[in-house]
Amino acid sequence: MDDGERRAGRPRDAEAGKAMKRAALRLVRERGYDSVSIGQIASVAGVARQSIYNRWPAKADLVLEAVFETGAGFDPPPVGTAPGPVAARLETFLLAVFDHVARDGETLAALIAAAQADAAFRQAFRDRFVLPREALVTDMLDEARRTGEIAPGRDPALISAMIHGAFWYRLLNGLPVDAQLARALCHEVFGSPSASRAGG
Amino acid sequence: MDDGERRAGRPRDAEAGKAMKRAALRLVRERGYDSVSIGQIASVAGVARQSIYNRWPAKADLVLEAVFETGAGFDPPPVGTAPGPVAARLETFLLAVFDHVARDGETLAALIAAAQADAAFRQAFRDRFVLPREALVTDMLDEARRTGEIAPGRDPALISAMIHGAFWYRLLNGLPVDAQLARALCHEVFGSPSASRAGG
Amino acid sequence: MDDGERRAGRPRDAEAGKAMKRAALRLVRERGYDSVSIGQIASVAGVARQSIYNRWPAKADLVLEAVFETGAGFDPPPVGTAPGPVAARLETFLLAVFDHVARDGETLAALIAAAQADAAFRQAFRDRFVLPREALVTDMLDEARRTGEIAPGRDPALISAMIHGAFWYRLLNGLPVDAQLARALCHEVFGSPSASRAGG
Amino acid sequence: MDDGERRAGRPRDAEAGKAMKRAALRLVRERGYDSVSIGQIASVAGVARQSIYNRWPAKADLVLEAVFETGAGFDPPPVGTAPGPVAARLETFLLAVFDHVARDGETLAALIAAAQADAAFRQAFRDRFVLPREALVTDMLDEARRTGEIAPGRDPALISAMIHGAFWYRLLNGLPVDAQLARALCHEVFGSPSASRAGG
DNA sequence: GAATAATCGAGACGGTACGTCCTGTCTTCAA
DNA sequence: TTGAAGACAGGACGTACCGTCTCGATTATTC
Repeated sequence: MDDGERRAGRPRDAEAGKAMKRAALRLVRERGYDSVSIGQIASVAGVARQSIYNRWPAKADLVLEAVFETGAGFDPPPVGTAPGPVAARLETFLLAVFDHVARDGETLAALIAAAQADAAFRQAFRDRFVLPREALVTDMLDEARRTGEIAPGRDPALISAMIHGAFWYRLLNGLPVDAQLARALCHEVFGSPSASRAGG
Repeated sequence: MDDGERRAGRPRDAEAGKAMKRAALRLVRERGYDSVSIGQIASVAGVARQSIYNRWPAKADLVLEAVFETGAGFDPPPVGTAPGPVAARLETFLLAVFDHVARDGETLAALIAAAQADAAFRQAFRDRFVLPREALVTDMLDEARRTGEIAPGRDPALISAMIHGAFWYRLLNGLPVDAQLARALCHEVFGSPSASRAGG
Repeated sequence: MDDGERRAGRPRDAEAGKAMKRAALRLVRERGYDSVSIGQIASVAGVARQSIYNRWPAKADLVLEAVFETGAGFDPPPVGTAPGPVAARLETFLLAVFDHVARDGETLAALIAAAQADAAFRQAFRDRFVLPREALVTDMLDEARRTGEIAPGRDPALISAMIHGAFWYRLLNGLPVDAQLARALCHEVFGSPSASRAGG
Repeated sequence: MDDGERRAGRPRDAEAGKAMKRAALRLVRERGYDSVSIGQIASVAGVARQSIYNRWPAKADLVLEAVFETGAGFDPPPVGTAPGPVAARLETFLLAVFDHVARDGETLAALIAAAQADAAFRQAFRDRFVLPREALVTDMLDEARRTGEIAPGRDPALISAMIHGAFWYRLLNGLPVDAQLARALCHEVFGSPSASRAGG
């Protein structure tokens, strides 16, 4: 939000900012996104309601930031271009992501829902959550295509959408998103003996 | 909703029921799901607010019914077990589904969002919309596995989730869901056109 | 407000209406007009805030009604055309009015103040409070002119404005409005030996 | 306000002080007293909000000063002890006062209203506006009593209250305060024109 | 010259009230 | 019993002010 640039006027109280995020995350986890109001968050954070409006345009933006900063570890894991087969690295990545979902899955679903009603937030959510993860997977698949792990005719962007799509689909339908799913997705994409796709 | 059983008292006005659905669909399309309130729908339908509560437990249920009855063609297309290669039939099915999305995509996204905040509606939505479509695709893929169009080691349920997932993922992210996507999905699942033709 | 005419829909809860007026009057007397909010009145009356907005457009209108209905006796006393000299009857009337002011004078001043910021309320206040009293005094002075108690060349409407004006002027300046003032006003208007104006 | 004593620190910007008063007067005339906030005045004056609080304890005090300094001519006209009959001088005075009201009548009414909600301001308003005018009229009437223009038994202070009262009463009720009223008041106080001429 | 001190623009802060909106329930009359 | 109408309790919304405060920067007096 405020990245170092010194602006005129009284600076924002960093402590209060943390308190708001902490309160938001706690309440959302305890009661569920929709049952929490901005007033409640303000009250729990010991802060004026207006102070929240000063920083975030909507509840969704606050919660998004809270989940990503305070709910440590939700940011995309630094898989990068580690050595080893892409299949294994993808599985590691998916396992890490799905692990967080065990804790904040419902909140995540609520944020996806909130994005449907608020174009500004949808953009923020895409930039912050969707695109980084999608790019990560697409990059891995690109590499896999170069190394021959997947056939050259396949479309990394589409496969990435299918992987994340399966994740969203199960999340939004209240179905488990777990290690089993992560392995199954990798198996489907890369094939198990990898020969099953030789004909493709 | 009204299950034939004759109860005492004044019978429900069938005309009013239709008016509510019509009003709901029109308003949701014009202003977006979240900007429409039950009171507005009642007002446009020329009906008392209570009359809506008499029939549906929540706005989402009314809109779901409105979209499926009044918004003609949203029900799963009767692809069934027509002859020919599964790949082609899946593509036909996806093309049909994606075509509706051109009109009511945002409403559909809003319904998915609404399902996140209301467990009862989530169930209704699953029964009415999600499961029928998923079963349809899963059945096709099962058949394809039997006929050898896809390898026996692959998981029809998972592939179905990936297909629908990609659809949801793009829909909820505001990306186009079109014929191009339908074809690409089929190609990804069944392999290159030449290969799928070879198997057909 | 609702004078007998049966309107559609659930009728207003008469008990709640009384509770609102009682609460309003009590709070205004205890804390002063400006320190009382609509929310506080609603809370004390055990009523939803919206229920107050359902009946009165603004705090001033509620308080006006509360002062006049619940604060018994503020309505113009039925002096009418009682027998006896007008001078005595005017004094009786002023004594009665000024007596109420001892209790609700500050509230009255606050209502006059509120009328300056709200044209709609100004009109209501005029119709309900100002004009009846002014007419009453003007009528008395008219009668006095006919009976020769005051000179025929004098202007009843102007004298009425001067009498009420002196009352308002002292009220709004925080000066006592008491029996002494009532007598002095009568003496000034009618003269004590009545001869002091013979030369006029 | 700034009493000559030189204090340490940066001195107040005189230009800013004027700008605040100018802005206050303009906004109050344009939008009405109650619709103008301190923030708006500060913004229009191109000044920090705090700078207003540095100089005046409340909006009313600022506006009072603005009306009296910038709104030229509102100060009591220097009638003094000019020669001639008091009746004529009183009329001249009232004509002058009522003339200003044509321009700032609503602002004046708003200030009277504001005084009802703020005891400190009520005092300031009395000292600055009410008492000087009242003393002026009372002095004139005292003189008239000495010269025999009015009967010795009449009460100058009460008559003064009635005159100003009639003025306030009409002002606060939205009725015209004009030359016609000035003449009528003098006529009522001093008797018929012929009589006052006879005494002159 | 350095220290001190008040001002200035700017804007965050705790707090309070506002008027609007919506939900789900209820209570009336009429069909 | 339904339907139209609308009141009711409850709660959230986003906005507007208030008066206070805290910044950095500026401009004076005092040491």
